[in-house]
Amino acid sequence: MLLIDLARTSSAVASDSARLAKIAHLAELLGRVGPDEAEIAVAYLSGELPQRQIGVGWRTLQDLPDPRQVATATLTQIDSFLQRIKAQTGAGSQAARRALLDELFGVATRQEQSFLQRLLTGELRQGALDGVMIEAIAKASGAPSAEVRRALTLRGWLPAVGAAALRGGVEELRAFKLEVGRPVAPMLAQSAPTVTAALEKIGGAAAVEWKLDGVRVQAHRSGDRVSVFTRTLDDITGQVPELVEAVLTLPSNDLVLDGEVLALRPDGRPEPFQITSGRVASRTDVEVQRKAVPLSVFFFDALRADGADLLDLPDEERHAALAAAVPAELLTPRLVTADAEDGEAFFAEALRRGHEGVVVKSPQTPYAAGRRGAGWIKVKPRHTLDLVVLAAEWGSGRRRGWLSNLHLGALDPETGGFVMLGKTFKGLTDELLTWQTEQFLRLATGPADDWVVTVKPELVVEIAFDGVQRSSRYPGGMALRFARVLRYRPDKRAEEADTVATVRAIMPQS
DNA sequence: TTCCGACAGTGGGGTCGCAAT
DNA sequence: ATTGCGACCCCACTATCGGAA
Repeated sequence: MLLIDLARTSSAVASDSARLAKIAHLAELLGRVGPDEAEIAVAYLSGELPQRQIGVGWRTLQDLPDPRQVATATLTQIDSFLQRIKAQTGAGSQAARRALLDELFGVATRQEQSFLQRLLTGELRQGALDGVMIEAIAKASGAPSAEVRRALTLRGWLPAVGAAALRGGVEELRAFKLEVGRPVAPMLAQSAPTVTAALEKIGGAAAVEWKLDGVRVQAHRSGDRVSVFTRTLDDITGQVPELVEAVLTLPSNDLVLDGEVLALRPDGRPEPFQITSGRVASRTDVEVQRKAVPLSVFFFDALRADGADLLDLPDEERHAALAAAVPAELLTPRLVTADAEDGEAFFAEALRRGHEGVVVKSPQTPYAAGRRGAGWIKVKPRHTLDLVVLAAEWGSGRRRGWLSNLHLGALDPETGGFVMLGKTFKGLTDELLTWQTEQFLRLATGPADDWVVTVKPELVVEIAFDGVQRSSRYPGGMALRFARVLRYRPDKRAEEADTVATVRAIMPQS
């Protein structure tokens, strides 16, 4: 199959806003692709590469060679290029990669170049990723979408599932099993403002568990072999020896466990996320690192224990199996209750001990891998500050033409100036985007066509955020974590905004 | 007819490893 | 030694579609 066929389908998908129309376009193409190229087609049209990543980003794709006039490139040919690019590592590799990239884009027409560029930068933006592709695979293969979804749960990689469905239909999909050593897409949580609200949503008794601020891990054990995977299914076994050792001490030798790894201080309180994150990401001198920043692991779910797959069992049964397989000191603290007051007290205790919040879980829900199901609901506390808009950046995609991303500052009473604490684009409705764009252009102190439009620091905006973290990027040495807009404060003047000292008081000391 | 679940898009800060400078 | 880039850790929120109620 030719790349231009995919590029055209992608354009058609992008131009129809109806999901059923997108699905029809994708299914039509999947019906035409041969078995050798099915995996590539599914990958490209859901915005992924068979190679996962190849070390090429937006910066590398700034300057492209002239496009070709006639489209001749096949999927197999493109795939071969990407394999060779990924294989280029070591000194001098950048020049070699550049040459291969030029060659690759040199065989592409203008439309194909655009498609490849967006594919390689992970910004396909056609309004269809895994969710829509699952339906398209179902439609093209004749298999029920629930079967496609289930196979994806167990295999964790949609291109492989799509190729199997197109090849062998529902029978081949049913052949996918949970395999120890191969990761499963982890279940995700929705959120609620309070434990009481979360309990109401679930209705009746629920499990309330501490939410630890670390890195999500899925640990597999088969015999004496342990593998550890992250949320995006990357293998980090070598980076977390403490976790490997902990799993090897367990009596069962056939396990798949879901949990969180984090660095604790000697007093048992958690280190800031940055410390845990840095430790987990380190691949060099791990034995030295573990002495300085030891990791602890806490499990909260079991997908397999003692030779039995548990994915389809309700939460309470999976947890019973977990508790039987893992000693109490490796379990995430958990309280089963229907009482909102008890739940809120448990939440408060988690916070008192320095943790992030809680996750409220329905006892009846099976493990909905890869989905943000209503079975898990996270609850975290929320800080707010009134900050001043210092500048705004022009948006992209559906936000093109709007000033979107706000630069936020706190008041420095000593100088009367403002100290930038970060940016946010979250929480804005289309109406608010329209309004603020007008305001910023009115207040602009520099050219309005610059990427960043600086404005007179007059508008006060109420910002919600999860916490304050250390920053080497911003002048105050602090940055907001997960900042989002709640509302503008036309009733407040910039001189009445919150101060740097207020922000500093929120940051954990040490 | 209205409601609501699921999805995609739009970006945020921080850290590490690697190649180039 | 420093810098820039890519990848990935954590992520919140709104708009939209289409099936459920």
